[in-house]
Amino acid sequence: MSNLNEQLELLQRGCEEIIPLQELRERIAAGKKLRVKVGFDPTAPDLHLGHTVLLNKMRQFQDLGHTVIFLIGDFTGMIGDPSGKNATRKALSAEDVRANAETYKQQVFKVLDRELTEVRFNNEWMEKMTAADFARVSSHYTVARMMERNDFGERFRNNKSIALHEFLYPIAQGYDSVALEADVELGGTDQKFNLLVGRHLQPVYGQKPQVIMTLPLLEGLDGVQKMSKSLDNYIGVDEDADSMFGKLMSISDDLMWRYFELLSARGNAELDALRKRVKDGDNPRDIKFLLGEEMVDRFHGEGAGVKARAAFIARFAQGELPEDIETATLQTSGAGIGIAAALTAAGLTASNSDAFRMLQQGAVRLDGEKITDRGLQLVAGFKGVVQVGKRRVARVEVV
RNA sequence: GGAGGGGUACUCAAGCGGUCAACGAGGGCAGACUGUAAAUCUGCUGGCUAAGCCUUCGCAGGUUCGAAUCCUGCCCCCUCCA
Repeated sequence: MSNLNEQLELLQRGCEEIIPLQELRERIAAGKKLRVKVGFDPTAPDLHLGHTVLLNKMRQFQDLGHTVIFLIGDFTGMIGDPSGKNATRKALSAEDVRANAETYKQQVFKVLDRELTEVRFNNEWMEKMTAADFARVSSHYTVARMMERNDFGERFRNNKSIALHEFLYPIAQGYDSVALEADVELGGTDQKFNLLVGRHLQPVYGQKPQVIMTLPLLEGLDGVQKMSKSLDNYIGVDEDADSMFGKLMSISDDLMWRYFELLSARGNAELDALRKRVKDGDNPRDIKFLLGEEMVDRFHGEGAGVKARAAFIARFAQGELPEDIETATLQTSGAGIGIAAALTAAGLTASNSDAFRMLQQGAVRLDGEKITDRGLQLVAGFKGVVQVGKRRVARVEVV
């Protein structure tokens, strides 16, 4: 294993804050196998690259021989995350949580080492707590400290409602650290407060306070807002190789470095070398290829990255059609089917009106030929490849 | 409990009796340029059996030749006072 400083350097990379760094150093220096806790909400089992920033950091701990606890917050999930003010969460059934947990495992172990991961549910200890127990835990935290939390304070000042149960969420999360005897807890920067609660509660129970490490929220494809499903600027870990590669290629050159830093397993020295290459005139696109390949390899297996790159070059640099195009078979009863109706039926446009717009804008190609005639009829027996824009393609057959 | 403000298309936000399928901005899509980049420029952005027609401005009624705009009732959100 590498020396202390190298280990720390690796763990520090990409981190927003480590509180306190000195304690992390001491614990690692002591040679202890650390218990690293990370909590996940059971409601969103579809992971995207943004989530993997955290997973990568967990993996680094594992590579250094530490134990990672993948905590599924089935209990806290029922309380509802305070940050989602109006979004009243519906309570998940036990089966839902089970199913979500399975999905998690499938996706998570593409990054984490199964052997070194302890999967836990916080209901395990939370459901045994009585109201009195919980009241006792709560007594160790004050309202004033709760109000220190940004969103609570702000909402209070702005006369927005704060339901009492929302205060329970950080307490419960903090207590998880006690129950698990965590040495370190990782989370996004938005979790800082909750992580600190754990650090505060542990000494009350005679434990050493956990070190907390916060990681930035990864920007989405737009480079501005955080990656999230609802903003549709994400890359899912389950996405097929070609679209994963394609989306990575579409990010801006600036954003590429951010992705390298937070997602790549490449060492700091290697990243510096890549930066230098671009500075010395290499096409940034070629460096971006490396990022795309690495990610596709990670989630689709060794070798998938090279294939995805080849497919990408063939399709976009050389204008070839992708390998597997969906075939849409359209029925016609009479003379044929109008081009607009055909586009819509094939799922290439949202409606006939949309199709007419696309035709008008010169976005439609039939076997590579641009067409603009909105009156065009596809007669029975027609077969051809129809494209709308650069990304939408289908093979159409009229019968 | 009292007083006031507001609900308009994916989002924000104009409109306050006809010229409104509804200004503008953002987002999205498409075209040009490229490295499917980014930035920039241009166009489009309710539906349809498409020079016409139909449905849409919280919900339900009403007034009117004509309503997103006026009236009535209902629902929801917000602010201030108690």
